[in-house]
Amino acid sequence: MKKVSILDVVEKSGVSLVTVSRVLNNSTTVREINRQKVLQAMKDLGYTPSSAARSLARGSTGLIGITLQTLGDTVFDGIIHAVNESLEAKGYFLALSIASPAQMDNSAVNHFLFQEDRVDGIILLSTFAEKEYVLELKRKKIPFVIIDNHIEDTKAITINVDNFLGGYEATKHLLNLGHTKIMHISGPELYLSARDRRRGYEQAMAEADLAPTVIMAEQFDIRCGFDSVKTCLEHGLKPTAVFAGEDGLALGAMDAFRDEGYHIPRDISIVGYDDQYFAKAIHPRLTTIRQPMEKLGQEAVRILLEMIDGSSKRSKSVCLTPALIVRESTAEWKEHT
Amino acid sequence: MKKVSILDVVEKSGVSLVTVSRVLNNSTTVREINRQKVLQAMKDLGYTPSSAARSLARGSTGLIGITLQTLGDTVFDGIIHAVNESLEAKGYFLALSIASPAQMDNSAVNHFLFQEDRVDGIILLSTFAEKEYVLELKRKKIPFVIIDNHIEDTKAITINVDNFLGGYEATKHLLNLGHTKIMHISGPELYLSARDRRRGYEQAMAEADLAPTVIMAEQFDIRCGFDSVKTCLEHGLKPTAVFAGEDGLALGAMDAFRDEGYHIPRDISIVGYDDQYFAKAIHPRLTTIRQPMEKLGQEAVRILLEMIDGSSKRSKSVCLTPALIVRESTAEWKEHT
DNA sequence: GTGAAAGCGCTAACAA
DNA sequence: TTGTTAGCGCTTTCAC
Repeated sequence: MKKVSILDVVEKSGVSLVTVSRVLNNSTTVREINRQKVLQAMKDLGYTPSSAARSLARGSTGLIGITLQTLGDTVFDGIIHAVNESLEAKGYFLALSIASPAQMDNSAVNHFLFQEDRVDGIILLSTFAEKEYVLELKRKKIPFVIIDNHIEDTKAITINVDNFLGGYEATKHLLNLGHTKIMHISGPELYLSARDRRRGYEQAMAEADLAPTVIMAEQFDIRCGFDSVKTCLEHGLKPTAVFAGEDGLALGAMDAFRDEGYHIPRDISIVGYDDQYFAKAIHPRLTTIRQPMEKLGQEAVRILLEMIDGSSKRSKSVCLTPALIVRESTAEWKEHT
Repeated sequence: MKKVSILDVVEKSGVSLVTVSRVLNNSTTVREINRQKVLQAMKDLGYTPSSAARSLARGSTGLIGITLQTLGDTVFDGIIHAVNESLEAKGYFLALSIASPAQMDNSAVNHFLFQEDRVDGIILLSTFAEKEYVLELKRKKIPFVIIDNHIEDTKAITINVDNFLGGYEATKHLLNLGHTKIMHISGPELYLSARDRRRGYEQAMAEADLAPTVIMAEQFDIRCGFDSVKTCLEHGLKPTAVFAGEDGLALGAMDAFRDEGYHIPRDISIVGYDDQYFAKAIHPRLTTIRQPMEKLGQEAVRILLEMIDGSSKRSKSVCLTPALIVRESTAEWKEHT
């Protein structure tokens, strides 16, 4: 009933400890007969190597950590799955770690991934404790990259999507449909992505010689989208199109307009952002900006592993391109009564 | 630039290795002066203990693993946060691991949490590879519990919510409002929870001497909810109320009814399940069944830790009670033209 | 191809 | 209170 160790395998198989270790590590310098003997012994004994011992002996864990706060986001979900698969292909495992809101304060210190040498590298996914994390990770000399950073010029490697371009394209799409009264619902200032998307909107409007109208939502969520539209209508604003900084906001906005008797997209066009899972499930289907989640994850892994094995001395940050997905919530603007 | 180890601390602080170790483990048998000396030396050196060495030496990792497939679910999100907090309070860390759809097949074998002795215990969160996992975990003698199991009588400790009761209560609520033509949209057979919710519905209907009408959705999602209602209406079914087995289904159903000119809740009442984050954000706000996510997480941790430290020989499965949340999507039934 | 020996960094008896 | 002495289970030179 006690834990079976490599020594038991040695005994059972009749070869030396070193040979067993070699089999474990797929070394080619083991005679086939011996390999079989060892494999058989392992099987019989139900042997599994001790990861602690291996990590200790070779100085690395084969684990990559990723930190996140929310689980309820299609984009993060997609990124994480991509990371997981890329990592697997490289022989690494992924350990996620959620930062509770409560941890927000002393987060960096309490984080198990950072605590000790539990992982070989870390991916920071859109964290707000970015500054502390970066400091702590640099101090501990743990290789890391950041996906979706929020600090303007972090001194770290980042993997991002061009949110400025996304905002620009979204607005441009509306402009091309003949809209001129285009309102933007922007997410919290805290998000660099929100700020960039807004800049993109403003740029597109400026280029069209149109005055921007932006409403600041307190959160990236449905309720805020709803409230934003309601207050805007109360104030007499009559946009013919809305570019929402996130799909949740867009969904809330749609709800609100419908509540006021608007038909989408006849009376109002709506563009969201992120292509959340519900975007193509609701009615009308939401036109939105999609982030290349797979690519984001893959790039993060590629760069991080480069940093770990030191193959590339000077890794560079990456900025990817988003894509406009046109669905049914936007239409050409036709004046009507 | 080389890794600083406990030996460096020993040298710098002037005390013995064991004393340093004692400080590390908060042993009370260390003179305050020495403790300070050690602490100072650690700080100066920027020392952090090696988790691999610690795990190896004491035979446990202080890590608990949890497996999941989706990140986009409010209930799972809530459970995981609760688990994380409970664990933290007990000095454990939580490592999440997602099973890619691709892993579905040979999942148990490829799972890093199971692979070696990486964790002290595992929580299986609503997995479909339940059978394989259970087998593998038992073979490896890794303590584990299952939250939201899908196999009728798993030979394992489970923490669940009474889905039968939830379905019953949801239906009862509609019945109490005077509805008699109550349709149920059920989730995939694969889910034990879906089957139980349906049984609850059927029971309630039977008690009211009403014939049940159930539509099977292929997925717990918005699109399926939409399609279910559309086909049901095409077939001439005219329910006055719908109990959807999940909020996504409910949302899709609402969309479809609205699309057909129904007003909610005047013409049709809708009850969902799970109290997803959007349930109280959409319009009208969705009446639904809420699962005690915090309690689920806490209980899972409590039982798992009991199993690990062996304090309780015979842990028992737990079944918790869901709660009906009445909001605006349901109303008393009044005949009208 | 194979094996003996020397760690990896820490904890846990056991004495002192 | 503190230190000595063994390991924990595996990988990795370096000879054979």
